[in-house]
Amino acid sequence: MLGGAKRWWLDKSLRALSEKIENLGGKLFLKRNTDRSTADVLLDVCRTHNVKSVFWNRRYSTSETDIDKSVKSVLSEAGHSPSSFSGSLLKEPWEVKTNSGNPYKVFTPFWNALKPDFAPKHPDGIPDCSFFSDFDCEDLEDWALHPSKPDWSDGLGDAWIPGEDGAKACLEAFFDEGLKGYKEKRDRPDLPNTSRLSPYLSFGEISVHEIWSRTLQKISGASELESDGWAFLRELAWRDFSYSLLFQSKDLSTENWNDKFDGFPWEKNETCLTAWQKGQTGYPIVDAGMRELWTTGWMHNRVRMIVASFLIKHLMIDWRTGEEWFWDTLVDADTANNPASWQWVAGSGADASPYFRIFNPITQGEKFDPDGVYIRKWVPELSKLPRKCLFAPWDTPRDVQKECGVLIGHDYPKPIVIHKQARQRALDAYESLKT
DNA sequence: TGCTACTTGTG
DNA sequence: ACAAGTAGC
Repeated sequence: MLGGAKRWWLDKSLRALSEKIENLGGKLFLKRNTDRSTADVLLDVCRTHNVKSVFWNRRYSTSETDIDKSVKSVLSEAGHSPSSFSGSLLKEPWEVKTNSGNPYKVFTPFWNALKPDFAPKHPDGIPDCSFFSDFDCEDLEDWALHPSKPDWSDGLGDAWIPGEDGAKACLEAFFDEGLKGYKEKRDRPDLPNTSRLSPYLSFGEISVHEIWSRTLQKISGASELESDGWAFLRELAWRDFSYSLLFQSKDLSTENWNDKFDGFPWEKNETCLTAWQKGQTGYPIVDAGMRELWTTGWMHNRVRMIVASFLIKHLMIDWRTGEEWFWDTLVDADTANNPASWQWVAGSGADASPYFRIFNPITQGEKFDPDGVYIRKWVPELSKLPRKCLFAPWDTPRDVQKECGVLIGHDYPKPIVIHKQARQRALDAYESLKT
């Protein structure tokens, strides 16, 4: 089930696709499976419309591969020639293997194995075939994908142009203003050096193969871009790595990859969870990120690591709770990347960050938003504070708070936990796992 | 793709 | 003091 932000995106995406198909003389066929199995619904469609062959792109979670297997057997038996293809990854998960034939469990060797002989596929363009439009189907309006009362999607609409054209424009914008310096600056949420392609990738509106080959084109003959370009492609490969983990896992979004974490003493604290979700923790870099997410459906990667670390370690709330919130609010929520990355931060994942690596939300802000531009943008009540007060505003002298028109504890919350204490509590809990 | 406490060396 | 290095979480 898609989250709210992705439902909004899907609505715009289908409208864009529909328009493209109409320009070719066709019509987009829309059908949902509300109370029957995917295989049954597809079989009905095939019979009604006299369909000869069915093609689709593979998916990789257990629940999805179960559906796809059943579709394949049902359609095949009924003579509708089903076939599935690789349409979203650089390589299929079973194609990248260690010398002993097992899937990689560590990213760097995975990358070293994938990179050398990878040749991106090139699109063939629009197929030469006829389109049909003389059929009835469901109406997109009836799907009610766009949020109503209240409509919270204004910020999403300002931030994004869903669809293939938006994806291409996004890639070109990244080449123009983000690729140069990517390696150094991709950790800076105040700078335009990340690609922001993730929602387009998650909806299949641009192909990783196209991104790969366009990036290679960009850096060929431009040696000053070479290390930036390869750093970017390496990040793309994290997506394949996450899918490789998803493919091996029974359910990556509910089960700890490392079952040693099954006994972890997670806290239940609705007050703290709500403060985190609303961007009211009292730690500016955390709140800036959570508000960017709520407003735009997206958050800078470095800040995702900071807010995830804060939820898991400072608040000791189960990573699955954070995964669910991201699933509902991110326009790029991805079946593989989202749970794999949450488990990476929690320390329960493959090749994960050790649990005891606890981000200090004060120094992370100072390091990656050094001028406070990102904090001032998303936490405007703090915008008049001097730079040195932006990362730990509770230490601002009372008279400075008054001058700047912000009273900590009134206009902006005091921190909901004390960093030093919360850090120690998390380390103690981690220690309890070992015994 | 950490942080902290503690050390040693310098002034 | 304070930088620089490092062990252990």
